[in-house]
Amino acid sequence: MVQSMKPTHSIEIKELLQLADRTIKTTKGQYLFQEGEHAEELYLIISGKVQISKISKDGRELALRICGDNDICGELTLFTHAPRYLLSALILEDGEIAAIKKEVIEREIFQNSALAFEFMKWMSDHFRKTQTKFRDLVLNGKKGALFSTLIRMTNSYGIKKSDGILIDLPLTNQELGNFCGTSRESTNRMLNELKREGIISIKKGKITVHNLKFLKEEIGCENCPATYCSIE
Amino acid sequence: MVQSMKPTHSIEIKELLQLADRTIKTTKGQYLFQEGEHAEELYLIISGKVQISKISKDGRELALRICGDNDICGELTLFTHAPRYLLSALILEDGEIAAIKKEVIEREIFQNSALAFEFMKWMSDHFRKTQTKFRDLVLNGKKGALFSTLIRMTNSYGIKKSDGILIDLPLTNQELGNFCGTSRESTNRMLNELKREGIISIKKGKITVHNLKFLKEEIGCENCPATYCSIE
DNA sequence: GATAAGATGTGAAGATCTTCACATTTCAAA
DNA sequence: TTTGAAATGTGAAGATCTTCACATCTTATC
Repeated sequence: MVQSMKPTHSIEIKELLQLADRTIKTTKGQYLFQEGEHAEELYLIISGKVQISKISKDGRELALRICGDNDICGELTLFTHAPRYLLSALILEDGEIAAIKKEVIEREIFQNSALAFEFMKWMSDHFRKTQTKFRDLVLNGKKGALFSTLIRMTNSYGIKKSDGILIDLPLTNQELGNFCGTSRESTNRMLNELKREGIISIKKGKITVHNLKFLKEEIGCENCPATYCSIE
Repeated sequence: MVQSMKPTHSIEIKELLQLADRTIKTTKGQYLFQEGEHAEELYLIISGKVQISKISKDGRELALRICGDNDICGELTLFTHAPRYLLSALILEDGEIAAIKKEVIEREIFQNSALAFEFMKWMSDHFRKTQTKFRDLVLNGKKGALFSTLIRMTNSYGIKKSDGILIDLPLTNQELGNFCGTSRESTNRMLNELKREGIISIKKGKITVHNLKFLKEEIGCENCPATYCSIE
């Protein structure tokens, strides 16, 4: 039996879709938006995958999350008078994305209290996710960063298998390292150590976590609900 | 001339105060709430100072922000069904704090669209602050963490002087280190290096920043508005 | 299946930070 | 003014990560 562990969202997607100004066909490798650009739209992903990241001055990349179907991105530009994107959004998989004008969604939120409420709930969850993620990165060193990332990925893209949880996302060591603020080499060494200990295994670029409990214990994870512990 | 650089808030404080269930006289050293406790209230600080932090399993403390007059804390428990505090709130200075029941403020937000809008704006700003802070911590090493913290403190508690900006907050090396995820000794060494280079000076436990530009350039700060770059 | 490009694996050197240990300084209360 | 207690300052050892260099493995493509 194959079962996705991804939690469902609370925002009424169809309601948001009605506000869309246009939909965009996106192609792998394209940027949906890049940091510094003037921000006028919010995006709702209909299909495909988008990676949100911050590029540092010296060219290193800190990946923050990967958005999939029904996720929202570009949200950090709402309600602000300095409307520039702080992050970049790279298309990982071809798909279709709805664009909603900032003014339109702000006006609608103002008028529609149910939508406002749902949106606040979403922001609140999203905030918790980000905060707990960074907490792991800062408090538990690079190992903590990797373990935290793996745990989140099992929540977002994990598929239950008989011998563990398969993270159904092809990732190179470099890409995984970008999520942890870690070099490719360090990521590789840490992954190999986990392999040797039987905690994980890797086949065709996809990781299976055999001992999630170990990862959680190492970083003092409180077993929070998956809603607050994922990478999207 | 002495001028505070602290930005004003947009939420209508008086409106929130009317919702308060009770007010609490707080004493230095007390905890307003501690992580893991059942969360039923949101707090509005009338006077005094409150430090929000996360305690790691091995006893280290990661300080996230210091709230002063008119700041809100406990906000991460709204709109959630797992209502436990994720962080602890330690009273740094005696004061008075208004407590608002979670249900009351949720109901009011649902009914009052202007309040909802203001609250969303607050959440959005707050999110940006947190995200940019952590970005600095993760991307720029311990030095970046310290520089970022100092910059934020000038925005939150800075007073313009003829020779620079005085951070009007008594802080030990340990306390400052807690904001950066850094040991007391490392913090001390980095501060002394900055002193030697004339970037800062310290008198009676309070830091004056003489060369803010240097700190900003070192971490690739985009000179964002103070609203998004502060420690409260 | 040959080949080249990309990804992975790994030793060694060096940078960065922490930890431990202890000396010195500062500060508030007796 | 004395006197602890807390805070600061600093060397040295060790842990952790990065960087560089290069070998090996994998995969897509002709």
